[in-house]
Amino acid sequence: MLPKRYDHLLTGGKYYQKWREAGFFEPTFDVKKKPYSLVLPPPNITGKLHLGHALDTTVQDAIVRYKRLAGYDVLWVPGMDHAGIATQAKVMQKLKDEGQDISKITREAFLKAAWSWKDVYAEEIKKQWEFLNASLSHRFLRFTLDSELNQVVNQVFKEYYEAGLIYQGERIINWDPALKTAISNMEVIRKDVEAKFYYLKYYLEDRSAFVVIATTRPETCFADVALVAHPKDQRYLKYQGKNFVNPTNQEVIPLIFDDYVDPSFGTGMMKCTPAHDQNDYNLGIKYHLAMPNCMNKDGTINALGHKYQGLDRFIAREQLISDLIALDLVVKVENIKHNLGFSERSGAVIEPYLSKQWFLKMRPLAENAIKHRRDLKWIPAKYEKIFLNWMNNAEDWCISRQLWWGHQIPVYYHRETEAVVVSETPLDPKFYYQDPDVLDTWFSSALWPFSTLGWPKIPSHLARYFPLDIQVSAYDIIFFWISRMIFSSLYFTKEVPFRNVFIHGIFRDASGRKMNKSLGNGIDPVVVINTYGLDALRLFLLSSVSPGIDFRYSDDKLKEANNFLNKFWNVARYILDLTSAVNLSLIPTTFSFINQAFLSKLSDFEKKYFKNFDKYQIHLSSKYLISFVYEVFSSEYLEFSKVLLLSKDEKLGAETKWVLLYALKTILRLIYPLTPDVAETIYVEIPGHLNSIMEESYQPFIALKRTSKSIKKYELLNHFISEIRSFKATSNLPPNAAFKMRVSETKLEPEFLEVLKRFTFAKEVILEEDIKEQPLVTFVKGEVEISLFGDGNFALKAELLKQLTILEQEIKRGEGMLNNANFLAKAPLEKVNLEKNKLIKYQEELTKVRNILKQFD
RNA sequence: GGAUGUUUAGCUCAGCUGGGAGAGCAUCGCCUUUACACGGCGGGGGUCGGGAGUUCAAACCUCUCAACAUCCACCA
Repeated sequence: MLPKRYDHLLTGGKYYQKWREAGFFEPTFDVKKKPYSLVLPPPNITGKLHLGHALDTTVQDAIVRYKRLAGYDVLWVPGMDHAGIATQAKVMQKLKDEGQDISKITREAFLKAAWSWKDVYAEEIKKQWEFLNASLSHRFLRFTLDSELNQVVNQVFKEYYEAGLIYQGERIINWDPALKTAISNMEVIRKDVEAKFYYLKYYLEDRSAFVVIATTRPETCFADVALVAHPKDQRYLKYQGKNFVNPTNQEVIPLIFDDYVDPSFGTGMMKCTPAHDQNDYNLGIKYHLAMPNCMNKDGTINALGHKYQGLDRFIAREQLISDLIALDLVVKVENIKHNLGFSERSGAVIEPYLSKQWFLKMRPLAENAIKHRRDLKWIPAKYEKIFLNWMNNAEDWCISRQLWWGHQIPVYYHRETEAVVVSETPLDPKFYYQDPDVLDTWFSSALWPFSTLGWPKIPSHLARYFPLDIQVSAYDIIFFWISRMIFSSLYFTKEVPFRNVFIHGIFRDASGRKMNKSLGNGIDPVVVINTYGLDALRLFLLSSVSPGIDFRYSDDKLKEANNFLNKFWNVARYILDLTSAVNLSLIPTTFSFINQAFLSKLSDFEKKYFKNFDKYQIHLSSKYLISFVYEVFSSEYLEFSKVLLLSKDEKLGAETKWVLLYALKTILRLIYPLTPDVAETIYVEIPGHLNSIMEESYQPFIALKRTSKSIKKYELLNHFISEIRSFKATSNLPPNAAFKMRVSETKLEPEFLEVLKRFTFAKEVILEEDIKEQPLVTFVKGEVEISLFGDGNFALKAELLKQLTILEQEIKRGEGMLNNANFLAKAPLEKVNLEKNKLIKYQEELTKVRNILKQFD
């Protein structure tokens, strides 16, 4: 017996362990079933649960729950990501907080601390999955640093290397001086900031004249190797062949000409510092310039800076400038808005920095991915264009990181010869030492779909579950992750990693701003779930998850979801009270037109729900379900059924109870992927239920014949009810105002008249007979006319004129279409006939209304 | 600079293959009808951003203008 009010505390979180222990979450390997597989985007072991996780996880959970009931053997691989930089920073902070001297810590000691951090957070994440009711296949749990996955990473590295796709090189990379590691350009956040533009004097060697160079980073001047001007710039051509003196270190540098320089920007002349700027580096390569580096890895100035050595880059900048001002070498200092890169992780200003790193060559991999673009479907389709655009422009990926936490690069150097050997297994440390760097976190994530399925050692798992059926993700990691999985998988398995990519938006706050830490506008899902319940949150998420569109948090919508669940709860409670004795397997042989029509509507809705779910239009399926329950199930049918149950016809009563229970069970199965806890709680109250709703399936229970005749009559009944209700409301009558009613059609079923009577509060219903008195109002629909009689002075004529106007408008519209020769000639016959039939019907109704109106003349 | 979107009721947003403009909230009116007041019934409210085109037919396809948003690449 269910309590009167839905309360999420009654349902939330009650079944997870039970379901899990019963093995419902694990794949069955049942060859009679079609496999269906996906991987959870592995959360970082740094992390706190946020609404984005709730969304992403819920979408996947709804899909897998749906697919299981639809008869698939489902594998949903859970996992966690070591999240190199992020975790290392947090573990270091923790050690620091514990009073340890970070500068003295050894790699081994650090890794020990990091692994115990991982153990703690792994448990935390598992709790979060339970909290979100994520029906993951726990037996497949993986961690990106597992030794099996490390083997895969080493193998992949070696194969790439041997194919010439991984190479080592001195390049300008994005250097994070706080974390002392290279990062990829995607991990650089660009922001416009206030900066200063310093105009410095570079004198000719003979000090007869000077040119002015503007720079935002004067501290890099210690590494200047040339000045550059545009080859057609008349201002500077006269200095061709001359040398200039670097004001910061008095070194003599040449002037060169290259059309890279924009004469209209700044002073039209720039300094070339190849080790500290990408474009300068390009020039350095082109003109074979030296590439001195004036900065240490922690962002302090090195020996090239002479007296500034050891100072932080920003302090050195200030001191240098004040010294140069004292020497009259600064023309002016200008305030400008400048676009600067910051590290996504540490927030430090990124230093473009010449450094030896490992790179993955993107061109061939990208082209391969572009070639196979038809093998996977993006939902929504626009992301395919975005993906292709990125692939077309992808630059080589810097994959090495100067960190400890991650997959150490499987490259060994000979201690004497420095010969480079790539090896999947460690080499004898007597002769070799391993590259100390680790790989970018995303390098191992890129292999996730096939590495977690046992590639290359468990071909049976791969054969059955790979490629995955779907990958669900927010759009913000398309380039970090989705793209990289695609090209990695195509290279190593010759297949796309997944057939479908479902891209959803990100969460915004109620006023549309992105949620982030510094704004403090984040919303804690734990609070939301404790307030409204997980199932209300899920229903809100799933009915709003329009592919690719951002979410706006809304308390109103959560309340709405909660109200819906209360509604459904009460529908269920009412039906369960009535139907404890019903045996669903005893199917009635015939049905009243109301039951018949309702069953048809139910089946139409079910088809629509499946069709949209199969296309991953989950929000449409959810919305259809909500409106079916509100409008058709509870508002119409449930109310009609009350009349049927009052009938003295026992068969009709029994049949109606059967339909009520059948409908409840059908809807429970459909709502289950959306709100599993509520569904299970109600399900186990159903007579003849199985152990769990998870043992149910979407196999059709009965074969229904669609009867358009029943549906028409049902709609006719509905039409009159709402016409009469509307008449009362607009005539300022209370809804329960009672009238005598005349119905012109004598062949209507008794239940038609009973329902009509109850819902219009008619005192009595008279069939056909002449009634001398003038009706208050008459309604016409198809063959049937209904008139109300009683006291009062209501504007029948006005009511009829209103109907007349509507009919005339409809007829005008129909005639307009049908008098159009082009429409008749070119529109499909089906559409033309439809319009013809409607026109005839409206014309008949018009005649009737006109006849009634004649009585007033 | 390159790319991709968005613009529909007061607000937040649906709208599938081109075939009579929808929901929730808000608003107004009525109703304690025994599943539910976290409820029921009824109403008002829209030039589908502007313009042009294709089509028998356009919120939907094409072009164009405008505003807004996101991503990528960015000048010393």
